Amino acid sequence: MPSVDPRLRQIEEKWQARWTASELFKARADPSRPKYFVNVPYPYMNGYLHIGFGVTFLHADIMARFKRMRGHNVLFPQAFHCTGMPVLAAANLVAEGNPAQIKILADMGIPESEIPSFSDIQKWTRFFPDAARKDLASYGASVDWTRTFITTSLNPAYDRFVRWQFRKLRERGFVKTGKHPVIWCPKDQQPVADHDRYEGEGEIPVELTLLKFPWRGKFLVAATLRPETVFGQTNLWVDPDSTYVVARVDGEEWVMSRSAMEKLREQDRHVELLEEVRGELMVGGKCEAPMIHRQIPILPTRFIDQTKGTGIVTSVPSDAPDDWIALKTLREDAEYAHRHALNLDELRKIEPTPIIRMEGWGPLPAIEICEKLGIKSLDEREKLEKAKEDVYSSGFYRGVMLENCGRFAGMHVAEAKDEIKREMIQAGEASTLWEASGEVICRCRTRASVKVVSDQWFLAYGDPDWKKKTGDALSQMTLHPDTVRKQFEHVLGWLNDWACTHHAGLGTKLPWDERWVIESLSDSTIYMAYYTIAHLTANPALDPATLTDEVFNHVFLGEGSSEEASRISGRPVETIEEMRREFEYWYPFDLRHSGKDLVQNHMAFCLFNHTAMFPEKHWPRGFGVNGFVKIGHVRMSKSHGVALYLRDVIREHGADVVRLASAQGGEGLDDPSYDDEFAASAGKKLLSLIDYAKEHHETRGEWRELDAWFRSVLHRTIRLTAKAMEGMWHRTAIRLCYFDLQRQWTWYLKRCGGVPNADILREFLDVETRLITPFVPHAAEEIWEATGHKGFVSTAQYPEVDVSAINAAAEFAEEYMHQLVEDVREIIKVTGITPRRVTIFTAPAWKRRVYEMAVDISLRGKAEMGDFMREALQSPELKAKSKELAAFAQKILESMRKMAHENLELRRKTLDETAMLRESIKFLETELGCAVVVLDAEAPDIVDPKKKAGQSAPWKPAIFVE
RNA sequence: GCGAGGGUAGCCAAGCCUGGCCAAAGGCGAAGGACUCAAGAUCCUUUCCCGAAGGGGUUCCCAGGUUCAAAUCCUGGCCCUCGCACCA
Repeated sequence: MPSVDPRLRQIEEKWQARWTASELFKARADPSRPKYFVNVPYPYMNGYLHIGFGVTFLHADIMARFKRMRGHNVLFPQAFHCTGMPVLAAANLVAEGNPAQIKILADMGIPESEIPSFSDIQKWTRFFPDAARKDLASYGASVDWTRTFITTSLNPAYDRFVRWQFRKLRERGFVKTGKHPVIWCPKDQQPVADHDRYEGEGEIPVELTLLKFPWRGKFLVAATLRPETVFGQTNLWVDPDSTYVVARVDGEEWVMSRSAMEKLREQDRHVELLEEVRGELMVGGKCEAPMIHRQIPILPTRFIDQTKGTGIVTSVPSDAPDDWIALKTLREDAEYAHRHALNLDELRKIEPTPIIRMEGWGPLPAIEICEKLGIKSLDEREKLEKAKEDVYSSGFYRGVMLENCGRFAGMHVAEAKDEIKREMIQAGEASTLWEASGEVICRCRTRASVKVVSDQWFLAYGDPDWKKKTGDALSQMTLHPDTVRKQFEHVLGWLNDWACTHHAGLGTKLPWDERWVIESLSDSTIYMAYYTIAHLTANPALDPATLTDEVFNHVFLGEGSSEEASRISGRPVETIEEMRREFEYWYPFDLRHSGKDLVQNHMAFCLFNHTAMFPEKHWPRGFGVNGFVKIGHVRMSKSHGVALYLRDVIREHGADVVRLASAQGGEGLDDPSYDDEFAASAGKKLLSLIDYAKEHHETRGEWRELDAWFRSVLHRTIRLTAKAMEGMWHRTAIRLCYFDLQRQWTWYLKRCGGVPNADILREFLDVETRLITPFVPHAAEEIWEATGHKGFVSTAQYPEVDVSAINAAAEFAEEYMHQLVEDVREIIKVTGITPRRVTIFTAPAWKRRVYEMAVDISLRGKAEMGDFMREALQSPELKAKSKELAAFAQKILESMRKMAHENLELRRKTLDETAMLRESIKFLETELGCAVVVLDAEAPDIVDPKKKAGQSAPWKPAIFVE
């Protein structure tokens, strides 16, 4: 891996040191200046910063730098996030000596001897924020570090802020309590979080439907994930060799497995064991199936797993591979049937009923998939699992209920599923049972189940009034890019109550019930407000305990007086007033920028909670979103092993280059790609710009048309770049002010024989430096200093557009010159001639006359050949040329038909083509490497053996190469 | 399936809203040349096909349609990416 050019590194370190020394980015309220407050979600501190965060952060930094140059007092703070499970889990893993976790740390370059210290949570919360801060500083971040902080109760001031916020939310009715299923260890009597599991990471509670089959005054209870398949029930399965229980559940007598009864106990049901019953006893009987109300036989099978569901299964052989194979086995096993006193003829009458139609499948998908996979026996568990998975997911997403499904016929399965379940529950034919989506074993080696806790706290995002208010807030916001608006609107509608407390993890305890810890996303919704006062809360001379609710109420909500808040809290009145001033000045934030993955949770929560906590004038003004970073063409992810640490890429290429490559990778909602090859080549280009600015150049004082052209380009570039910057179209801006402008400069130099006008050179360097500052601030500072400026370009004024410099005619003329060179080259290429001389024939006076007339007539409206000729023939001069006139006019009018109005206008301007060519002969000769002659096509004595001169037209001269 | 965003030359990507000098910007890669003892760097040129004259042909996921004119507008397909939660 090539390392960054030492000169670039040196430049970066030099300017970073100077920025720090001069506290350039420290921001304090200053009512005499307009403010701009920008921030990004704090990154999570379980490792070094990734390039993905780097990209998101960069867009905010670019905006901060741009606004600073536009005269704003800019606040760009940055804190670090430690709340939640990951840090805790990682520290625990280190303590246990977990090899994978130790490898992760070792791969980060942390010395082996230091790794054991990471078993302490506080090591993480100090080490990584420190590292992140250094990484960002070396990235050229224009952050006010006086306001940095970490989250969780490890930061008592922030902790008090979160507590205040939750008390307020509760007081205002935005927090509510309710039932919630959690994976639960019956031995430990507590929830089993992912990292506390011996087995079953990622498994979640799922709700099964319990179907109730009336049988001898009791109910046989079967569990299913597919209530919509009740229309295809043919029989019921029980395990004859198992013992079931009869229990009174909420007043009814249910027959089920013992484990099912125990699960129900944890789930807020009233359960009482009555007696045991052998499965064998049920076999051979009949019971009434729910929904379809038909008598179906109770049959024996051995495929039932007593730990899952209820130990009783309803049979839908059309759509459940297990059921089909079980049925088939039973029909073929006369001995088994006989043993259970079953009538084989009766069994053979049982036929699967098609109930769901799905594209790509026949009417009986279970049978189809079993045949396809060659499943013959219930012992082929793996194949059966796959078969089930296939049928289930196809059915769920693409299935439609058939005509025999009553009022659900024609409904999509995804929709029918819930409706059917609801209807059966209402009719008393069904109930529900929570179960883990897969087996979960607690660390204590106990099998976990699902418990429904009844005191779970929620943020009431499902509340219609709150949604409405949040929608209003959204409609007033600026979004970058605006295309995310639809997504936001959709998310606001879809969000439901959010479980905002946990039993484990780092964070702030729920103020009114300290058994709970506030969940990580929930405590991070309005902390942008905290940034405005963070530097004041961090004062070590003041006890954080003086940050009472009265203080926050006054500072953030303007309630009460500062004196009163001071008296109650014991916090000096001046600091309270200063906090209030900072908040009032900076809030709301103008832009919060993040990756698009946060739209549907964090960004939406942020908006919700702002409307709950603050008056309308303090609601967020703008959100920005970018895509997921790809490394080359591969999406970055830890599991794929393609993840880059910000520090590493900076070390490799240098901060400015990484910034350029990151901002250049993509804009809008596209996933930006970080292109290493681009980064590798970008440093050279940047250095050569610095060198160019530092060198002395031969200049001239004389003013040429060409200089007007370049000024036009320069000022148009300023205008377009500034517009792109405002809309956060950063890649577009880089293209305009960096790549395009420098290319134009190269052309300009070629055109004036390498000797630029002195004023133009100065203006170019001056404007270019300021335009690129937000992207490559270190290089820009270096150039700024080298070109004799005092102070920092980081705080210089953004270039202003001189509208009078923008000159479309000059740019048209230059384009013409460019086109001419291209044309000659094309001819040389096609003919293979090595040119000794190029003759350029300009159009004769009469053609120019025709051309002008054609422009006029085209500008007026549809240019008809007839009208044109009538007009042209009135001129005696043209009448004399009538033969050539018609052909020429035809061609000209044709070409003009496709031109936009402004293009036509330009052609009407009286630019002197011949004079331009004559002035440019030297340039053309260097460019083409041979002699160049410019002649009037109808001048006497021309040398034109190939009869090319006749092709000449205005702005399209004839060319003869020899 | 639902919601959102996409499909443009070897790759990345602009253009699409507001149809017309669009064979379609720019970057990367590649090829040739200049410079150099040489390499690197830099600069120049080329990079859909055909062409000994600036031209012609076929293109912007596919199939239709609207229009004098479609990468751009409309209809219908196909394909890709992300999200679908109580987790950062």
